[in-house]
Amino acid sequence: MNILSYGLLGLLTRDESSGYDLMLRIQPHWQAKHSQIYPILSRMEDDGLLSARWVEQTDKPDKKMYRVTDKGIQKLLDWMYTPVSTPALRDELNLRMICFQVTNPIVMKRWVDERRDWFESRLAYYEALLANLPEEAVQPGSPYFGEYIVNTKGTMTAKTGIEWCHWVNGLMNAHYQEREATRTH
Amino acid sequence: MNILSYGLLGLLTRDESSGYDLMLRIQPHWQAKHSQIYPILSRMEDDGLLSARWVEQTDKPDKKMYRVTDKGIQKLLDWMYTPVSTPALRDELNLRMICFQVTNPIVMKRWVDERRDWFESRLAYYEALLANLPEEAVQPGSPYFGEYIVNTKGTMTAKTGIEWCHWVNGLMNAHYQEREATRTH
DNA sequence: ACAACCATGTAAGCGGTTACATGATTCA
DNA sequence: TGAATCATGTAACCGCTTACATGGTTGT
Repeated sequence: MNILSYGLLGLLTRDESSGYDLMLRIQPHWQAKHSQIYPILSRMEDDGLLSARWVEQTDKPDKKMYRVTDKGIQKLLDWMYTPVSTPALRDELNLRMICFQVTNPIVMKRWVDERRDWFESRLAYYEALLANLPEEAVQPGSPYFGEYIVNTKGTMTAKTGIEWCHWVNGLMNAHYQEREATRTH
Repeated sequence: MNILSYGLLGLLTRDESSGYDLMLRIQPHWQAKHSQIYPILSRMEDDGLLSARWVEQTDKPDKKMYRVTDKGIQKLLDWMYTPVSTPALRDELNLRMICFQVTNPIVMKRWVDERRDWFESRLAYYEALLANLPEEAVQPGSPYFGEYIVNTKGTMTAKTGIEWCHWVNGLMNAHYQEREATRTH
């Protein structure tokens, strides 16, 4: 039972869902592909944590709908009282930055601009998720409160990222304009 | 050649270093264990990207010092012109949050407090790294400029994290104080 | 004595990505 | 006709973690 398994179990405490739908719903909080999710669901079914039924559809392909069992809920509750792990920092941009001196500042400018675009798309993504939440989500008693606070975390992180990109660009511009000025004198 | 390999190559363009030292230097930017780094260095040596020599020490165990070769520098330069990948978001706390409704708000309060402590230790860590950089690091022309901006990114991210934790605690407190007030009436 | 730090390695196993494989429906 | 979305699976491979393994020095 890895972390992703518990996340899927958690989503299934809300609604009966298909593997495909779970993949889409877990994406904003934990990046996972269908090839990882389907085997996990099968194994949890074998272990009696989930029950499943096939639902026939006419307009779309048939799907397998999963539901949590009591045993699954118990497993989830046990997890709640274990320590929460902290995320490992592993961003390629960091490594690019620490060895950018082997090349020129133009490539660095492009990395920062691309990253700013990415942060902006992330910001729009989390804002859209927040907009789609029911109004009651802002109340700590709501079942959507968790989504509300993690999506807000997403927007805050994205905003900080954008801010950082602007800051780096500002430093670069100031430096190279100054150099340009001294050269023309 | 994975991302970590290029990061090690980049660090080695500055100084000749041992595997142990590289492990310590890469940690702030890319979390990696010695068991992953040593085999990578061996393979890069076999591929002619690095050269190595053993240095005898009297007070400490002997160490193997690595240096980048011209072929290694070329490999690093090629990498500089490939697209930068974006980090995958995978934080256990997010998954805990989205299924916290199966349990009580007390456990959630503990997760947030623990995470705030972690962010605070991260902040102190990056501030210490910044303090140890030479003054010239703030100049985009300095070889330490990359370190300066990524460590600053670390402090900004940590500060945002702390802010978020306070915000969540504020929401929780307001809600449960209000509930307490209505109950005593 | 014991812990902490320095220093280097190997092996097993898990988590995640990429690619392979199939197939229906809808829309441009 | 071709691309996009829905839908489910398997197999190979890579990256990273955990554990195993060794051994010297320094400080409490």
